[in-house]
Amino acid sequence: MTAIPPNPPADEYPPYDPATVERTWAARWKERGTHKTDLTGAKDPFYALMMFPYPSAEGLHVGNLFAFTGNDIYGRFHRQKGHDVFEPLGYDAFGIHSENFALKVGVHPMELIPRNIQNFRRQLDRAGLMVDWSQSVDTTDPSYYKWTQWVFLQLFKRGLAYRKEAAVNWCPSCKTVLANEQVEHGHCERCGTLVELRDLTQWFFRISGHAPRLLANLDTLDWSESTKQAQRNWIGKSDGAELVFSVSDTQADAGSATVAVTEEYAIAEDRIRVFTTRPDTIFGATYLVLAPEHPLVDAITTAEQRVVVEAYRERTRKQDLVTRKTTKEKTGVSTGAYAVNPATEQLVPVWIADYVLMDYGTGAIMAVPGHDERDFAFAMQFDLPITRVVVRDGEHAHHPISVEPVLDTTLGRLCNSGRFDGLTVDEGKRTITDWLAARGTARPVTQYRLHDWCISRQRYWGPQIPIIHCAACGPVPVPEQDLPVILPNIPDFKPDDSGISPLARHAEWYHVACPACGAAARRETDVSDTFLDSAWYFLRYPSAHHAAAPFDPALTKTWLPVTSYIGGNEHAVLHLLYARFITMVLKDAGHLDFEEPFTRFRAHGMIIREGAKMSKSKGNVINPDVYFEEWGADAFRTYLMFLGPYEEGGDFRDRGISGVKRFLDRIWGSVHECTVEGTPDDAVMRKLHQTIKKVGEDIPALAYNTAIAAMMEYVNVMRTGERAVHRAEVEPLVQLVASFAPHLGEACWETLGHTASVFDSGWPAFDPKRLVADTWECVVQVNGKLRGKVTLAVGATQAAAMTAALADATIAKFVTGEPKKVIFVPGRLLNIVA
RNA sequence: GCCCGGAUGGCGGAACCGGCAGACGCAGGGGACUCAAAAUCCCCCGAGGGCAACCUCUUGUGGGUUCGAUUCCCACUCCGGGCACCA
Repeated sequence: MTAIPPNPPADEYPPYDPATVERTWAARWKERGTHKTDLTGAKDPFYALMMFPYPSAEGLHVGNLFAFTGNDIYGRFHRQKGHDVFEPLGYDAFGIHSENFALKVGVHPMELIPRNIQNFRRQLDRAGLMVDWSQSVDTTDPSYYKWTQWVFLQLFKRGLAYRKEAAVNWCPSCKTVLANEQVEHGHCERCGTLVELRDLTQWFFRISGHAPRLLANLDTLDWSESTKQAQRNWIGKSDGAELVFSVSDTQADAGSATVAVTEEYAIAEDRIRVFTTRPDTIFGATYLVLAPEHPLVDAITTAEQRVVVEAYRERTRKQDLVTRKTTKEKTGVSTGAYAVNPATEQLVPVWIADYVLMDYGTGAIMAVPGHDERDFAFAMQFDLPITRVVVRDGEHAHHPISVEPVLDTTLGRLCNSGRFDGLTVDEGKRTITDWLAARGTARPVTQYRLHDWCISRQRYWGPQIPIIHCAACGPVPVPEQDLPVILPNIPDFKPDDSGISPLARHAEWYHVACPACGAAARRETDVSDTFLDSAWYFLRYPSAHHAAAPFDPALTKTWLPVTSYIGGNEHAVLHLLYARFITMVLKDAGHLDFEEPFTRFRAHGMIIREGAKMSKSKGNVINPDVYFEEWGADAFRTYLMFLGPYEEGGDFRDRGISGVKRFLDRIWGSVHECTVEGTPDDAVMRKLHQTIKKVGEDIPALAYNTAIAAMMEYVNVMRTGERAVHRAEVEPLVQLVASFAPHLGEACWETLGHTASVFDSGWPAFDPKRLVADTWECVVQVNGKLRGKVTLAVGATQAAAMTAALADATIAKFVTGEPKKVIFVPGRLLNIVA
C-alpha cells in the first residue's frame, strides 16, 4: 500500500458555494447582456425554441425545467460552436386552465396571471437559462392577441374559418366546447368529466382539407419518429372507394330477409353512398347499415322504428362509451327498405345501427359479415346472410356460411365473386373499383380521420373571435385597423350552462355597429381556443416589438423556420399539428415563404419520481426552489440531465444529486489547484481528447447522460489520488461542462484568467492523433470464450498476436492442437477456433 | 385489434457497424486522514463454486444465424405511448 499524501490546504481558495457563484453570475449576465441575441446582425442564426409554459399558480414544474435545461444546453453548445443562438421564452397564459383556477380561488385572471408570471420569471431566472428576455411574448397581452385575431381573419378571408351548427363536444363541468383533440376516451382532458355532444353553432378551421399535405410533409421533417407516427395516426389516412347502392322501392323476396316493406316510405334520396377500404369484397356485401344520424334514416323508418333510432342517437350524444365498448352485442333495427348491390344486383336489406358512425366516411357502410368482425357479430345477431368472398390458397372455396369471419385475407384470393374469382385481394380492389366506376357506381376515395378544428370556446379568458354579426350582412370581420378587440375587464366571468359566453351579458360591449353597413349589430362572444395562441407564437419572438405587423419580414427571413424545437410529446397531435397548419395557411396567403415551421423537433421524456408519476395527490411533486436552495441550480440542472436519456426521461431520486454535486466540486477544486509548472500527462491528455470528442458528439444527439458520464470519467482520470492537475488538462473541461453548469463554468473560466464569457470562448478541438495510444489490449478468445488479454503494438500482425497469446499459459491450455480457424480484428480481438 | 417504443446488477442507467456485458452515478462494504465526526482520498462491490490461480452461469422467455449475439432473424410474455365499433 502506498502512502497517501496529506490533503492540500483547503483554505487557499474559496470552497464551491453555488449560492454565491450563481447570484454573482446571474447579475453579471444581466449587466453585460450576455443572453441578448443580435437579431439583425446575426451571421449564422440558430433558433433554439422550447415550448413555452402555461404559468400556473403552482409555479415552475420540474418537467418544465427538464425540458428547458435540455434546450438550454443544446443552445449554449451551438453558441460555443460559433452560431448566433436565439433562445427566447414566453408565457401561454390564456385558456380554460387559468380561468378555472381563477374561478376556484376567486381572483380575477387579469390579476392572477401577472402574479403567476412574476413567480415563474423568478424561478426561471434562478435556473440559469440563456434566455433572451428582451424578446418575450405573453399571449394575454393585447399587443400579442391583436395578431392572434389577425391570424383568425387570414383564415376567414380564405374561407378556412366557417361557422356551422354541429354536434360538438361539450364539457358540462368546464361549460365549454372542446376540440376532438381535447377529448380523451370520451372524457374532458382537463377535468375528466364525461363529455356530451351538443348541437351548437361553432367556429371551425378547415384543417381537414390540409390533411394530405400535413401527412405528406411529415416524411420531409427531421422529427422524433414517435411524434411523426402519432400525427400519422391522428390524420388517419385510408385508401378505398365510395360505392353507390340505389335504394329499391320494390318488395324484396330475398331469401333470409323476412322483414316486410311497409307502405310508409317517402324516400327523399334514392342512393346510399358507402365508403369501404375493401371494394374487392363487394360480392359479399349482404346488407347495408346506416348510422342513426344518417340523413336518409327518417325517410325510410316507421314512427315505431324512429323511437328506437332516437334512443341510439341519445346514447351517442351522451357518449355512452361504457355501453358501446364493453358490450360486444350489436344493437340495430331493420328498416324494411332494400338497396341494390351494384355488383351482384341483388337486393340487400338496409339496417340502422349505432356501430356505424356518422362522422366518418359517409355515415353508411356495406356490411361484409364474411370478412369483418363487427359485421359478422351483427349478422349472427340478426340472422343475416353471410357470404365468403375471399379464400386462402388451398382452402375450400364454397362454404355456404362460415362459422367465423375470415379476417386475415391479405394472402387470399377472391371467390364467389363471379368473373373476379381467383384475383388476389389487391388486384380485386383495383379491378372491381374500375369495373364499378365504368358503370357509374364507384369512385376511388381517400378518407381521413382528421376532423375540422373547432376553435370556439364559450368562455371569457381568451382572445375574442374578431367577428361582428349583422342581420343584413351576416358575419363581418372586424376591420384590421380596429384590432385588437380588447377583452373587457368584467367581474362576472363565470360561464353558465347556456353555451353563451359571459361577455354576452355586457350590452355596452356586445352591441356594436356593423363595419359594413353601419346597422346595429352584435359582437361574436366566443373566444378562440388556446391552441390558436400557441399555433404562431414562434413567429412572434424575433418580432416581439414589431408594431406594424405580426412578424417583421426581414427578421422572419433571418430566423425562421425554427432551427431546433424541443418539447413534450403530449403535444404531438395538438399544438404541433395546429402550428403546422397555421404556418401552411400563412404561407399560402403569402405572409411566409416556408410551410413547415419546425425543421427539427425532438420530444423529450418524462420525469417520474421514485418509480411513480408525480402528482399532487401522491405528494411527490418536486418544488424546484427547494433544490435550487439546497444544491444550486447547476447541480440540479446537471442531475436532471444525468438521470436518464433525455428523450426517454427518468427516475428522480433525491440522493442521486450528491454524485453530480461531488463532480462539480472536483472540477472547482481542480481549477483552483491547477498548476502551469511541468507538462501535462500524456495519458490524461489522451483521455481529454477522447472526452472532447465524445461530449461534442453526445450533445447534438441529446445524449446528455452519457456526455456527463464521459466528463466524470475524465475527472476520475485527471484527478486521481492527489496528483497535481496541469492547467492544460482542466481548462478545456470547463468549456465542456459550461453548458450543463453555466454559472460554475463562467466562474471557473474567470478563475483561469479569462475576462470574456466562456460561452464566447468557442468549443475545444480534439486532435485525432492524440486519441489512441501506441499499444492496445487485445482480447483473446478461444472458441468464442474470453480466455485472456495480451498487450500488442498498434499495427501488430495476426502472427504476432498468436505468438503473444500462446505465450500466455492460461490461454494456451485451452488451445489443443492446430487451430481450425483464427479471427483477428486489429484493435479488438483475437479468436482462436479449435 | 392496429401502429410506435421498451425489458440489462440492490437502484438509475452504459455498451460504435455483431467483438471484454454492467461505463458513469446512487446505495452498500472495507481502509487512510482525524481526539472524534463531517468532508476528502484509496480499494471492493451481478450470481454460484474454489484456499488460490481460476472455473461455471448471467442482458424478459423459447428457438435460429454466426468463430462470436444485449446487438441480427423467427415465435412468445410483460410494460409504456398513440389510434380505435374509423368500415
